[in-house]
This record gives sequence, C-alpha cells and structure tokens, in this order.
Amino acid sequence: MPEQHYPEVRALGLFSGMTDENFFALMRGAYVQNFPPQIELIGEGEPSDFLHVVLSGSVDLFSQWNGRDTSLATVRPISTFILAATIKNAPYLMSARTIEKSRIVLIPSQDVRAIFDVDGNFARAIVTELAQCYRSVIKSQKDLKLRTSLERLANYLLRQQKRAGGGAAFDLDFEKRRLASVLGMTPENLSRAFKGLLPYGVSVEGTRITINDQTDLERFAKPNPLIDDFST
Amino acid sequence: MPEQHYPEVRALGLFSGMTDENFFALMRGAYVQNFPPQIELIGEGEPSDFLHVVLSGSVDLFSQWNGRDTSLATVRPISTFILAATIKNAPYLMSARTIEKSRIVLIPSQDVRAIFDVDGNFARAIVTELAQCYRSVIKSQKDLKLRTSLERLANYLLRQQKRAGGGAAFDLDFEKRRLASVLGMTPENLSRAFKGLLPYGVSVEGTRITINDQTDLERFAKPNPLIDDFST
DNA sequence: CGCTATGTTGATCCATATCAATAAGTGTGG
DNA sequence: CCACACTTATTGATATGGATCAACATAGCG
Repeated sequence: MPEQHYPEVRALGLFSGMTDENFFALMRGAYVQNFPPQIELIGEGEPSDFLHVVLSGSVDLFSQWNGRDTSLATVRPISTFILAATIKNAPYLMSARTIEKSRIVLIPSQDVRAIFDVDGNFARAIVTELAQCYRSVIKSQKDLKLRTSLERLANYLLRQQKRAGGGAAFDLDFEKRRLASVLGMTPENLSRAFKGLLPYGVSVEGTRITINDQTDLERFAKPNPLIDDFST
Repeated sequence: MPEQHYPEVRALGLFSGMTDENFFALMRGAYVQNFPPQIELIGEGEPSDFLHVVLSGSVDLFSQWNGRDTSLATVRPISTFILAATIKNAPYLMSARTIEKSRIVLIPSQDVRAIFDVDGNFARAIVTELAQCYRSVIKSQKDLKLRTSLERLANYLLRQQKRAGGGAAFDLDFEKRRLASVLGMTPENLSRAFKGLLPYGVSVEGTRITINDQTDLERFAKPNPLIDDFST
C-alpha cells in the first residue's frame, strides 16, 4: 500500500494506539483500491478475507432475503467496516457496495487477527470500536421498533440537521431511495412522509431540507439521546 | 461474593482466559443478589455502574419511548449483559427486569474497566463477546426489516425447535406476550400469526408447539444461516 | 438531447394495530 | 382445596399505516 495513505489510516482510533511495528506489519499486506460507483465489494455469506477502510467515497451495507433487500448502514470516510466478521473469522452478515467512486483500503483479515492476538492495545481499540458499533445498532433497533415511519423520518432529519451544523436548511446525504430503505420504508412512503411533515414546518426541495419551525418539529419527533445521539 | 459461585462465573468465555489474580480482583468487589420476578434491575439512561451476570432465572432487556415499549432480548444463564455500556462508561441503552426469580452477579463497572486496561487477554475475550453481540443484533435487524411478522414467527419456531433438541414438539421459552414484543408485533397479532401457520402444519396448545410438517414449514419460512443461526 | 434511473402522485390492497369482549390460566388467601 | 382476583390469551370488528401497482414527472448522464 502506498505510504501516502498511512497517516489517514493511522489516525483512526482503531490503529492510533498500536506500535509502529505492528501498524507497519498490518499495512504490509494491505492495499488500496479505487472503485467506481455501484460495485459490489463483498457479498453476505462470503468468508471475511479483508477488513475494509473507506478513505473516500461511501459504501452501502445492505442485505437481501427472499427477493427483498434493505440498507442497514452507510459507511463514510474515514472508517472501517465488517470488523466483527474479521475478528470472528466468520462470514459477512451484510453485503457492501460503493455508492459513489470510492477509495478503499483492504487489510487481510488474517493479519488483523494475528496482530489482535499479540497486541493488547489493538485489542482494546477494537473493543471500543465494536462497543460503538453495537450501541449504534441497538439504537437503530429501538428506532425501528418504537417509532412509526413518520417519526423515524422526523428524527432522522433532526439528526442530519445537527450533523450538518445545526442550521435551518441542510442537504440530505442520501439518495432518497436509500434513505427510505435505511428508515425501513418504501420510496413512495418516504415521499408521503415528507408531505406528512409539512404541517410541522418541514419543506423539501429536491435534496435540500428546511426546518421552518424547530420547536414544532421537535415536539412531534421527541428526539431522545438514547436513540438519536451519535456518540453516547 | 460467596466463593461457591466462582466456578460458574469463571467458566464464562469472558473470564476463562484471565489470570487468577485478575479474576479474583474482579470478584472482590462483586456480589450476588437474588431478585424476585418483575424487578427492574436497571433503567435506560442510568450510568452503567455494574456489569451483570445472570446465574439463574432470566432477564428481559427492553426499552421505552413515548409511551410505547419493546423487548429487545432475553438474557438466560449463564451470560452477561450491558457489557458495551460498562466498557464505554456510557449510560445504559436498555432497561432490564427479571422475568422470574433470578440470581445475578453484580460486578462494579470500574473494576471491569480497570482490568480491561491492563489485561490483554481479558480485552480479547471482550472483543469476542462484543462481536458476538453485535452480530446477533444485526441478524435481528435483518429479521425485522426483511420479513413479515408471519415469517418472523415461523423462523423463530424453527430456531426454538433446534434449540430444544430438534424434536417435532417443544415448548416456547417465552410468555407469548413477550414473544410478541420480541418479534415486533402485538399479542393479538401473534395469536393470529399462530393461526396463520396452521396451514403449514404448526399446532399450538398453550405453550407447547408441534411442527407436524417440517419441510412444509421450512419451505414457507426459508430460514437462512445469516439470520437464524446462533453461532456464526 | 434523449435515455434511464429516480422521485412523485394517485388508487387500491394488505398487514398489522387498536379497541372491545370473552375465555383461560395463575396465584393468593381464606 | 376452593373461590376470587388478576393477568394473559384469544377472538371479533374496525381503523390505519404502509405496501403495491401504475402512471407520470423529473433529473442526471452519456
């Protein structure tokens, strides 16, 4: 892997605490690859040969069953995905495809496991990362089971607004089609859900959202840190 | 904590690899408590003061929002819960209550974190445990998003059957009320879903289930290891 | 530019929730 | 050991959220 990418990978929480020696050992077998949009990087059920790191672009994690499919998460730079499968040496539970042109680091899973076995600091960093991932999925599970699709959309908009800086107007970072899937609804239903939020002061123009009455929307959405906060 | 419980706790994957010294350090501050049924052990949002280990009985992990509530998982002996919150020193994302009379070990979270910081083997064991938990939730997420309630019930029955030994007849290990919540539906809908599986040879008498035509049910349920297998 | 994928809108259907009533367990105290 | 109270399970009637199907509009993109 070209050394120019070392710093950005090294800066990840996952790798920042390990010794140079171990880090270089990991990078030795790694390589960087550029992918066009809509390329399927991995398929669920395949053995987990590589830990992936998204350097640029974005990746959709999705799953299929019996002809249906659903988006479970989107991975944005700079972060890793399918860490759990790599560590457990188990098949991927999700498929992954590039959404846009993306640069991705592939680190052989066996190298990750080898360093994991000998480097306590790396193991601790993995714990932090996995705990984070776990808690994110739990939040998402609560969101799905406790809220209607209209409530999920309202809270998603509030989260996205905060991520975008907190201004009244901001852009969706999803194609609506995929947003619908992430939120667990159909594209048609998402269209209607946006209409359903109009009474609460949400206006939509293409990908641009404006929240005209913050308190009104929040009173409807009832955001909750134990579901909606990024970090905790 | 009474030493009589040491062996069963020690036998857990989480603790089996650590040195005696560290294990005893953990147990020093721990204590065992007996709880009657329906006692709320922890509430979501509270600081994670203790890592819990269920020695006997069972515990329901659930969450509430805006007047609704849902069961997310059931913890059975012998296993731990709220490990992620403990390690991250973050508030609980789920509440927990005893289902039946239960004996539970409480290990101060700060002790767990202290050992975690110095014991690489413990850190690695935590990774394995968290990766397992993470993958379980992902499977559950796929189950929820990709299947109808009838399909979820059918696959749940097949999983439960396997866990019970694989015979045609077996018992539910849930109150139906909570099974409904775990499967993401109402109790009324669960009743009807059981009826809906009658054409596929499923008969119900109280808590006893009989699968009269295994292949027929499987053809309908389409179980998938990437959603339904316990281990992988 | 025109092609193709995405988004919107309308009509309808279906799954599931809700509300209400009854039945069946389950546990408690006399 | 039974009667009572209380919770849980079932059943029916109805409402509604959301899916599906179909038509059309729109926006990217070669």
